[in-house]
Amino acid sequence: MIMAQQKRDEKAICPRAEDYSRWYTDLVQRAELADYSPVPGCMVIRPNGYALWENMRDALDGMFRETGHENAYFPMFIPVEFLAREAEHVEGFAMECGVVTHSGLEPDGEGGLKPKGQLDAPLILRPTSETIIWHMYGQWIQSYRDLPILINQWANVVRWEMRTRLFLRTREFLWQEGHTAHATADEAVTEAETMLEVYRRFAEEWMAVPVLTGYKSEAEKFAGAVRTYCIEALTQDKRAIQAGTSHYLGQNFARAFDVTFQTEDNQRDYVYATSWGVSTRLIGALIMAHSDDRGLVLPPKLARTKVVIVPIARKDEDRAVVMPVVEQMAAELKHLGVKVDADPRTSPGFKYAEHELRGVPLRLELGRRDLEAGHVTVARRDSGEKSTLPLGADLATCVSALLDEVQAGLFARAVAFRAENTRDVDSYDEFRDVLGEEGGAGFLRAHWDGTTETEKRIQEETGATVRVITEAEDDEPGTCIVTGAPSARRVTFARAY
RNA sequence: CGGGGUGUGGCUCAGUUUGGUAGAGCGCACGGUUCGGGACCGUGAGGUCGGCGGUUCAAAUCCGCCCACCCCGACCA
Repeated sequence: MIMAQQKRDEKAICPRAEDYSRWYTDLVQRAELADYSPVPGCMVIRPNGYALWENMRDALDGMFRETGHENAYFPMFIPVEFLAREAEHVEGFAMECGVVTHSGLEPDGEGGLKPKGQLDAPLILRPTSETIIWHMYGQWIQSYRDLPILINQWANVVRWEMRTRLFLRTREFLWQEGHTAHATADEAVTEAETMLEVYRRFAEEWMAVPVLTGYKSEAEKFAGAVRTYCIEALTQDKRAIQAGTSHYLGQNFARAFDVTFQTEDNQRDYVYATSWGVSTRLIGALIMAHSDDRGLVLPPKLARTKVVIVPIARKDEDRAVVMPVVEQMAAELKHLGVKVDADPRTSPGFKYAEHELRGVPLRLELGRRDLEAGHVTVARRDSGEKSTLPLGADLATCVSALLDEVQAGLFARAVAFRAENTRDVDSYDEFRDVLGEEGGAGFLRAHWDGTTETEKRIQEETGATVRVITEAEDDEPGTCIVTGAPSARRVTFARAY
């Protein structure tokens, strides 16, 4: 008994209640989403994880096109002096840039290799592409008739982080970055807000992850932005996770790269800019929103395999009657993303556990007993519930409806979780009390005087930061919980990833 | 960079205190019995014990130096 228990534990991933961060790492590796690379701080995205990214990318790419954007590609090497042009931008990224200083290798005399020729001017590996893109926009934009420019690129970027975690923070990651140029501030702000709304829709409708939308405080905004909008999600361990950002950059980069245009009334003005991005961090947010102690839980709309069919038939005589029905079902469900796991070398129990670990939303089990009863057994990944569908039914319609139900159910569950973990806090004592223990404490809505000084103090004393500022019609003024100064509205605080 | 720790088959680790033929579990391969919730039995492959040097008849174990990685303190999609 004890031996059996220990053996099972070795196969299971670490339960969330025991160690949430180990659970996450276990899950990512065991579900074969990603693996550590020989270069510290970098990760290998394995086929299961990359399939998820491809599905996200395809959905987002379609939404970008619908909103008038085109894809392009800019180089990953950027002249060092470009970064220095915009004061805040350089301050924000200088410390974490990877820098290329040499080309070529030569023997080092000890059997290894060493860099050979030093470059005349070092190059940085893009931490983001505003600078090189605005350099190019400067050459492309002459008049208002060249505007707007609405470009997106899918790319990798490098930020030399000291503390890394798979998907959430790695030294190289994949993302998309939109960079737009406009003739007026209003148009640019509208663009930034439109893309924020695209991100909100993607997070909620595809990932089934509810997000708060709004903008960042001065301390939290992007280096070089006038205003940073964001979508902010809540993880199961009650921390905030920034899942996407959209920036109104004003004329900061146009000034830095001297990008002016001739206006309709024959004046000259600097061009207005936006940039917006989401990254492979979305995969981390997705995992932390829905998955459980058995492994990954995927929303059907993003799952590569939406349904797996497990035939239960060991003996030849059972296979002879079960497999034709399984093949028939697979054909009916082909357009939905179905996979048949008829591998004779593993047991049904093993298959159940394996597909649950990988997050397949629905599993159909068909054995002799089902056939005799005239039904097929259906197991839902989100709830673990098993039910049956009559064999005569329109399987595709039933399964499709179930998948929609799972998608909606995941979202509803996450919305309820967020509601349970969001509270209004009206005194600093209560605020500190709620954040008294290690780990996440959910979203705290409190009045704040809007100063960076107070925000810094709160962060130092409690570990929480302003995650998002949301303006609404029914905002009620109050007083800052720390200084007592007037506050126009509550803002949302949390400990963050 | 400051403090703490660990390096032993693919993975998790025991063995080091007290030197004496390198081990376990998982995984892997093969064979058989199994298969409605991670099957079992048997057989087998796989390790310069992080590196270099020293002490010793003998070093995973003791000594010295070096290297690597992990954890904790300031920023970040």
